[in-house]
Amino acid sequence: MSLTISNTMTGTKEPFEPLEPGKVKMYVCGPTVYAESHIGHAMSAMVFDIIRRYLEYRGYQVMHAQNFTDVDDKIINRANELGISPDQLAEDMIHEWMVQTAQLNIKPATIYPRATQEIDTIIELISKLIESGHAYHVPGSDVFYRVSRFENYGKLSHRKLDEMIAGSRVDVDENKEHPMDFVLWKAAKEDEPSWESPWGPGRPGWHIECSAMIQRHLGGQIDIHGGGSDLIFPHHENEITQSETVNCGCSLARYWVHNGMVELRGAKMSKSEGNLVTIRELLEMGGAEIFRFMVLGSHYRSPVAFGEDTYDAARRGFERWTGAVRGLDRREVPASRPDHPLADAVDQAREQFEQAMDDDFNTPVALAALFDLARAINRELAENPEAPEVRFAQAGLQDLAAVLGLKLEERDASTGDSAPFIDLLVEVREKLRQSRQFDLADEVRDRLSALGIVIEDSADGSRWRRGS
RNA sequence: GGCGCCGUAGCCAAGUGGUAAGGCAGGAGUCUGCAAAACUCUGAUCGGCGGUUCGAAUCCGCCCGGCGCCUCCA
Repeated sequence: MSLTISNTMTGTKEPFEPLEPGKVKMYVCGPTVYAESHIGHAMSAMVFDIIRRYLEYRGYQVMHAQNFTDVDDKIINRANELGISPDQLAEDMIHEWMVQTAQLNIKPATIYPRATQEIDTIIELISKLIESGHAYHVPGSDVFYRVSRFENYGKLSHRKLDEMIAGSRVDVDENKEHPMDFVLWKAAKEDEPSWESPWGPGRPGWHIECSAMIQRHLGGQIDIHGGGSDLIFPHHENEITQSETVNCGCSLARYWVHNGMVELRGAKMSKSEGNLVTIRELLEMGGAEIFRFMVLGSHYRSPVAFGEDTYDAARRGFERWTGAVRGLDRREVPASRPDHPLADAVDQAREQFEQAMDDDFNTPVALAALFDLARAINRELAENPEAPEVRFAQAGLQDLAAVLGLKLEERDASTGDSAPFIDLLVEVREKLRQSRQFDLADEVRDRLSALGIVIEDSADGSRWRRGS
């Protein structure tokens, strides 16, 4: 069984064969750093984190590049509003992104190229495009790509040039030869950040940076190019156009992979609609793992509905998993596979897991396999909480969850400043129960519950955990 | 107007030709002083209408509904 990936370019699922055996070059479009990121950005980063983790699990060595667009109109405008330099704003936002993605358990990319650090390569690229007649400089204005010179313009987004003009309702820049021509180099206005170039001071257009980064850092041709589905057109289309013009006809990326959008109240999460949940808000809810669980719960190409209901459902489901690793101590895990049905359940789960992930990263099916394993563990856990086979299975579940980027750990009740006091209350309550003073015992439980502390009684004493 | 995606039990969501995974919620049990947790049992013929086929949620056509892109967008 080999890995298949669905490819936006061909619209089909294809066997995955990297350019170089055992190695994967993956480039993922990151955010334009002008404002706080929302969970849509988080989803995209998470999806490719999951893909990367699975590729690594499969033994591939993954070179993962994620860019930052750190110069752009929106950054300049916002910086002006805030009264700081565009540089400073970008720097702050990048820092925030790094901190937040770490909290979301997204593995750091191998490299994080930025538009402003690729200027030389960008200028070189544009020069080549002009030389070959694929681009033109309008004196006193910008440099544009001459779209009509690219034979298969629209091949990724599956549209034709003339069909797009018909529906176009954009204010077309009069300097363009063709309405769909796009900017490669933007002439600087006063007080804007700019770099010297053969076409005067200016800055790169949006699309060219990615072409340049791939050229310089990844050798011009990559295995996987990722991003949100909203980037297919025009961004990725234009990237292809630029890169393939100078790339001697070979394709920019072998597999184009696009994730679906996060939806809030039935619509795509976006700033213009004002319907968004920021990553900061998500993290404040303590929702890093739960959000990942939600993302995993539907296929990466499909939209994810974010709402109270779906969040809550994911939280409950995930809690069943954390419950299943109760009492797990890695040091107690037997080194060899125990001869026990539970070990069979682990094997079966792993097999189903791999089969699902091999099939275009079908994470919902992978989750189902792990839910089955969690149930098998919980069954045994009730009978034999200390058994080696339980530890073995728990470790198996934890390992497979980790491949998806889920940190599966028992909620640690022993941390926090309040823990000793809660321990004390629980202990006293135990005594009340032993002397059959249930009214008082129940009151303690109810009032702790109101404070977010859940008490669970069992035959061998009471346990407590922090609820959510 | 063009291109594309989607419509599966109350909700979320797999399944792309052989009689519907999984999760959440609900119901009934087991356990418990009671709860909680866990476990067991429990629900759908797949938006509508036609067609192809021995057989379709799965292929084709039409219709209805939702969404995305065509402009900055993860």
